[in-house]
Amino acid sequence: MNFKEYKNLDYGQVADEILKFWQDEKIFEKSIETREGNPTFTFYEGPPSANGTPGIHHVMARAIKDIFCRYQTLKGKQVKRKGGWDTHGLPVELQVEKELGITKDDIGNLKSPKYVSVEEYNKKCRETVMKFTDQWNDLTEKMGYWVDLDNPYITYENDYIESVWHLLKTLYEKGLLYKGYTIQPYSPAAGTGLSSHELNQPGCYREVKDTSLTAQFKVKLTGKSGFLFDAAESSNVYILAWTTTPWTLPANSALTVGKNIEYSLIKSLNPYTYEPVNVVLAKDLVGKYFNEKGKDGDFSKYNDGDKIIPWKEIFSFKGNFLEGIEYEQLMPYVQPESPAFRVIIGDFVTTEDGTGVVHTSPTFGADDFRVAQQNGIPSIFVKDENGKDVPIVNRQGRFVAEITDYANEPVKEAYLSEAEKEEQRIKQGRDKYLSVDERIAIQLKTENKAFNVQKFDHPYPHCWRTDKPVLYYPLDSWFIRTTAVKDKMIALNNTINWKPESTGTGRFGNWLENLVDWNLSRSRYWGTPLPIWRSEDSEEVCVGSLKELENGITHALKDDVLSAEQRAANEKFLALLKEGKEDLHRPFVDEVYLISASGKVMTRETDLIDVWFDSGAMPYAQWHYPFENKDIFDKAYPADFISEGVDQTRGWFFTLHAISSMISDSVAFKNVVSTGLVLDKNGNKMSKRLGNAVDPFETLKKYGADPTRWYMITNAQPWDNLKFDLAGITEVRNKFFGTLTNTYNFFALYANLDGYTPTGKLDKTIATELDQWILSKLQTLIKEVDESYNTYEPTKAGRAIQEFVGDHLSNWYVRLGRRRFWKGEVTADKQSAYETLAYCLKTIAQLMSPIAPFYGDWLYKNLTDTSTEGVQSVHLTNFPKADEAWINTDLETSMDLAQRICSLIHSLRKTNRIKVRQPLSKILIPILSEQTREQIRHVDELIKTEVNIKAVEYLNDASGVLSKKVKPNFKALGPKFGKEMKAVAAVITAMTADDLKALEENKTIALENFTIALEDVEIQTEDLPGYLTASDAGITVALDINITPELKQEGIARDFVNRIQNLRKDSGFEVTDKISIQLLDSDPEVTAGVVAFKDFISQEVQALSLEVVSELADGQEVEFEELTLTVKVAVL
RNA sequence: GGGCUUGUAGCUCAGGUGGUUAGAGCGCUACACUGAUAAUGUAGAGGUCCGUGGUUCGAGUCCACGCAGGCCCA
Repeated sequence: MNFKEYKNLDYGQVADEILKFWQDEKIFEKSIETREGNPTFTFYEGPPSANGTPGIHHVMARAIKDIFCRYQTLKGKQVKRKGGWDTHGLPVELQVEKELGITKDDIGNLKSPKYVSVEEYNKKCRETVMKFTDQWNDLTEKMGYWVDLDNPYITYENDYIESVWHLLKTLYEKGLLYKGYTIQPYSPAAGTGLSSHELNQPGCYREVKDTSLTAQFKVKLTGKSGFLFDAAESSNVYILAWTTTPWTLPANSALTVGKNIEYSLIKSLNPYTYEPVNVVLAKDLVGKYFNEKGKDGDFSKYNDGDKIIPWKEIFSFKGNFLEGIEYEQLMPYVQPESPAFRVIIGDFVTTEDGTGVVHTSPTFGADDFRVAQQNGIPSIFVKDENGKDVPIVNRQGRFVAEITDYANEPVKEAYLSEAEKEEQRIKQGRDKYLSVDERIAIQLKTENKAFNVQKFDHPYPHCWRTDKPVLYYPLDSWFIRTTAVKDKMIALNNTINWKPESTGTGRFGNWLENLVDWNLSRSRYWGTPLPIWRSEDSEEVCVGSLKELENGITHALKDDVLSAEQRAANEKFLALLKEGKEDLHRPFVDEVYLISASGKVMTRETDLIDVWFDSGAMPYAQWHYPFENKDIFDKAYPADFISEGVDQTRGWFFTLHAISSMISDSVAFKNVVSTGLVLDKNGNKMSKRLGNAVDPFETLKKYGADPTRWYMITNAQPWDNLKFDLAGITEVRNKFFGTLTNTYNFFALYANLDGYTPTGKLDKTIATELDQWILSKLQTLIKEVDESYNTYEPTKAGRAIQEFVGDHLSNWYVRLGRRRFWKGEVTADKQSAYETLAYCLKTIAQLMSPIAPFYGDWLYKNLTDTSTEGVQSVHLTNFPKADEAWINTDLETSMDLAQRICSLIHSLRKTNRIKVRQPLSKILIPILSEQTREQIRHVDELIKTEVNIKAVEYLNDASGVLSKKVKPNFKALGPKFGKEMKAVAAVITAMTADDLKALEENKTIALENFTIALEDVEIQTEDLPGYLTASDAGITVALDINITPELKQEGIARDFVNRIQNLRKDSGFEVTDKISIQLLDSDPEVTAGVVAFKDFISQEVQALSLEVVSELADGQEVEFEELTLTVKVAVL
């Protein structure tokens, strides 16, 4: 076959051509079809949201996914990859709000001047979310990412939602879905919860002056707290905790400390009651509560009311010693249902303010709630009229009746009007209205329960609608009881292979250890509706399929409890349902009314579910499981492999894992690669705003997908952040792809000249040492690359291929073997060279194809006559299998020695300014072992050619000229001598030649009480007297630089060849052209050299005649050392 | 504030289980080479292996405490 030759290859164009070939020939489809019946390898695509344009980091993320899917395909697996789109959620909604110029308040709110119906709004969301799919699809193709874009799963489609509902119902039936509460910002004045988004509006946080209070919590004497009482030598010990919301103190049920914070026990007096107390607070904050002048003061001299209160630090200790200590309830209005009032450990405690101890009331703080849940601390609740648990402050922001002293009073002064305040003042019988906080402070002062009270300025969030302060307050929410399956999730996680491991054990593992229940509720419009219908007295039903919904509606229509409107709405929905035209989103599902067992109307809980549940449900929902495709699902679950950014650890990775653990008692994925970020070249985050974002389309077009992908994969490990620098792609393109293309071109050039088509079969009987060596290296490479891909280490694979191509194949095998290709007829030797090089190139094409899919295929196709071999594309081949029979480690060692020896000789020539074209007579190599001598002997022909030396001679001990040096081998000496190392090293360094000889003969020697064995030392040769020598890591080379007249002449001849070759090239002759040469006789030495080596020269430059003439009219002038020669070269 | 992670030459990165002289590529300087040439070879300059303390005969590597960057969470 004819091999195409290329000049100035454009890798962008290569990608375009191959992409067209893939599309025309349906190669992706074939890569799956041809694996039919084979074991499957399952990959799950984490769905991107198409409401934004793709960035360069998506190229990175998707290259990772692509690599392992392609690799597994090569390994014979059937790898189906279904694409997907994440379509619901807040980012979409916010974008639509922005486009429509509205806020959440305007949606479905008829009173608003900017009213937009939920129906219109959701319609807009549906359009917006798929706005950039074309761009995404385009990028996917151009970067060479193989994923099925024709049948993606889309989370807003009914089939998908139905599967999600099925999963929710399954959880519901397992008792894992429940209605609870979560602590959220709540505005009693407006009667509504606020999102964090709303709280971040400018002006929401305002400076206010609140009453802050440091309370004394009285420690109970138990085994755990005994050490405090012992140290204090007292029967009273208090823990100090600070709060800016004293009204929450009746709801206190725990104290939280930091496990690594240092706490002090201080003996002093209460500043209000002057009673002796022993208090615990963070050591760093002691100075804020105790005057330095009172330190170690005399308690006996203290009189009540003196300003300087004496105090004394008894001792200090870490916070974890406080864990589990019990204390007395501070304000015992309401009792908890289970044991409370314990010290617990929390990660949010600081020593910036307060005492380093956080007063914890689970009903009024998000941190408090979480840490209490994790530690099994109950909340302080009272029962409402329906027997339901409610907090001690009602929805109007007022205390419930059980808080007798403050019943029905608002916890914030701001909730009262001036008139109401006046009324209260009169009731209180004071000059001035005192807030609840102030009166609690007074009460605690008198009860010896307050250690410090003062006004405190701090920013506090306010409701943007009412301007009144918000409370952190428990609000209804639906939860998944992930805490119930925590142990299972941890156990399953331990079976997952995480890359890198630390993400699994650390980031993800810690997250699981501190798991709280999954809050599923979202009060929005565009998302999967929660399929739960409820009646006023809490009867409820969870709908798990469209069929159930249909039955429910049908059943409800038979009842006469429904109003006429409800009936009409139901009928409308039912009709659409039967036609398959229903929309399961709001507002339509909200218009469905069901009937409870006791005959009450049930309406849908208005919540939507967390979008993360959507994406975590994809293993099931992408196949509309269990309503369809059960067989496909069974084969494609769980995933063998997934990959996303490390930021998905608590996102998609978690939701996949949680849902799978609960539904199927299984992991959702067996291997996961969490990738790092793509930063700009200075290590800054890329952002469109800063203008440092790299356009993926431009990059792919300019540099090609393959160099871009190769650069990204080989420059840094996938899980490390990548500093993306376009200069790096250029380097990869020039160095790796350029070298590889040149190597291919070199092969193509000569194979075409000889009309040689490789058979693809290797023949050991004709393979030279050089062939055997590169083939041995290649087998090792196959093993290494296979292993790397198999263990999700693409960077290792790419770097290994790169090293092979650059250092071994191109720079050694081809460079040393060049002559074999361009010399003479096709002999066995030449044949072996062709077969070897073609085999290497084709194997490289396969090995690299997962990372560089276009180029790999391009190279493969260039080398393969697909009309005869039957396999169209590298992606349809089988991954090469290393042939152990070709691995020859001895030979690899030999070649390594050869490379090092050549390097040393080059270095010697360099320092003595003897060019490589000047032949030299010999080198001497001192040899310490017979094995090394044999290893070098194997390759000494190569060495001679490479460095232009006539002979390699070996020196051994017997020669008598060899002097040796001995060095301690610390690694061997260490375990033997330990502390005496320094003395032993000194003894070894001081060994005489006789000592060394004795050691070599007896394998051991006793010197100054030390017995030194042969393996305890490293023996090296010293420089040879009388020669130029160089050495490196145990190898010494001596070069004979004596240039005889014959050598000089040969040098001239070689120089002459070089000049003629240049002339041929400059004159544009073809490689095959035969020429005639005339040289003007101008320098006797040159003439003599040329004449002496006439045959050699003629052969080298393909000259049919070479004559020295005394006159040359139209010759060219050529620089030759210090001379100028005149020659004439003509094509015959 | 917490969890995880990174820190080695001007830049990008390698450096199993501790072993005394820390490497590669790019870039820079110089000299070669030139029928693979967007290459290649040789030599040179360039390092407080983030800091401090510890363990050890010996620490880039192990431990502790910090510093700086990153991600996630609060």
